[in-house]
Amino acid sequence: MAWDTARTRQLLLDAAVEEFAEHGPEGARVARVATRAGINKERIYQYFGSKEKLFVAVLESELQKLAAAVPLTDEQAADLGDYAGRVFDYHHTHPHFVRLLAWEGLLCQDRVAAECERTDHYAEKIATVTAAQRNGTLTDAVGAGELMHAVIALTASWFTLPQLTRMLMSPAARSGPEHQRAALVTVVRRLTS
Amino acid sequence: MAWDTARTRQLLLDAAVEEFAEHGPEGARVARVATRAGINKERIYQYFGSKEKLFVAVLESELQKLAAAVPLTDEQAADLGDYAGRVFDYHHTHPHFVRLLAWEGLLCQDRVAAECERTDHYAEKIATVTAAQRNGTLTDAVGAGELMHAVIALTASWFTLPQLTRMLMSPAARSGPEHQRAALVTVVRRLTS
DNA sequence: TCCATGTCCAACCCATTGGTTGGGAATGAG
DNA sequence: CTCATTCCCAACCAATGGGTTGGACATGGA
Repeated sequence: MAWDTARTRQLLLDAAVEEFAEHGPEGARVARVATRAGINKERIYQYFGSKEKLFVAVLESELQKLAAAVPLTDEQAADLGDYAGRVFDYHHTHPHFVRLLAWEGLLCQDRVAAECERTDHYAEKIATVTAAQRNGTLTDAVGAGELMHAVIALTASWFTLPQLTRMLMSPAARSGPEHQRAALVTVVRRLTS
Repeated sequence: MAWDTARTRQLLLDAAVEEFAEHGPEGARVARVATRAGINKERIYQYFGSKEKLFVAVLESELQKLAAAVPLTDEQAADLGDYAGRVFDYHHTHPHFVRLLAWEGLLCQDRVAAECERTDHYAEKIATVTAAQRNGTLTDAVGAGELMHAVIALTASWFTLPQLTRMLMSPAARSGPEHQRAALVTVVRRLTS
């Protein structure tokens, strides 16, 4: 077998994504990452340097994935409800990112990884939304930033606050993901109509 | 000085609230709780048994505080925007609870502390909202549970995802708490009108 | 063939941390 | 005064976990 350092690195990164998403930066165990990846622990330090740097790498990797997977075109900006639904679907099939984001929010009070790029990324989304607002296809009763914030908050909370969902929704036993998605889309559409 | 065991217990609990809110259940250090409280570490084990049990005590304590501090009367249910604003104010002056809630959501996937009481508590709120909906003073376009979920999610995210706020809102530099509160109230009113 | 590099393994180092223990001092009820 | 209780202090224990090291084998290019 040829040495495939890129593959080794990727295996470690994938395992780290799962580990960090599951247990958070504090609870994550370096040894467990290595075991998950089927790679020796020391490799982590060679490729990433430290647990913290590994976390940063994990976060950046997941950020790219999400940005690539759920775009927001000018036309789509007219229906943010649909956009929220697609973000929901992404989180549902890739439950790692949103948890990483939540942990980052709780732990990193000052600066976060790739803050500049991410700010730019969000600025693009906001520009798209603003354009739709000027365009008249989207309400301008609420600022574009506030709108995006609301969409992200509403979408993420289904995954980051599952205990709330359980305690709020259980009475009617209708808390399947389809229902959650529908509720999200409805709420966002109502917010933007 | 008389022995005041209730005070000692309370000092420990208060210190634990801060420690757990700041660092989370994993990052919290028992020794630091003791130091914060100015009480010896061993007392914690006498009064609470273990770190985990201390966390449960902390959570229950904060739950009671919030429930007592921000009620929702039948009349107030007509304006959920105002209610959201008051919850925001509570979180702003008592930033512990919402962080504890977020950590709980990430760590405790199955059961959480005092789940029954909390479910009941939320059921009351939902009943109030439902009454307002039947009453006609509140839209019934969205279910009561979904509405409460949205309100909580929108309110909490300002505190649990500060990095988002920074990256989304910074362009206009208008991200003071007053603005956040106003945006929240607007959004919720728009959602419920 | 030689050799730099990737990898595994296993042990190791050391700081941290949850939790315990024993001794002794303060307190206040009886 | 006596004594059970509360408390502090300091040391201690066992386990965990981040990070390192050294030795050995595989690989493939020069």
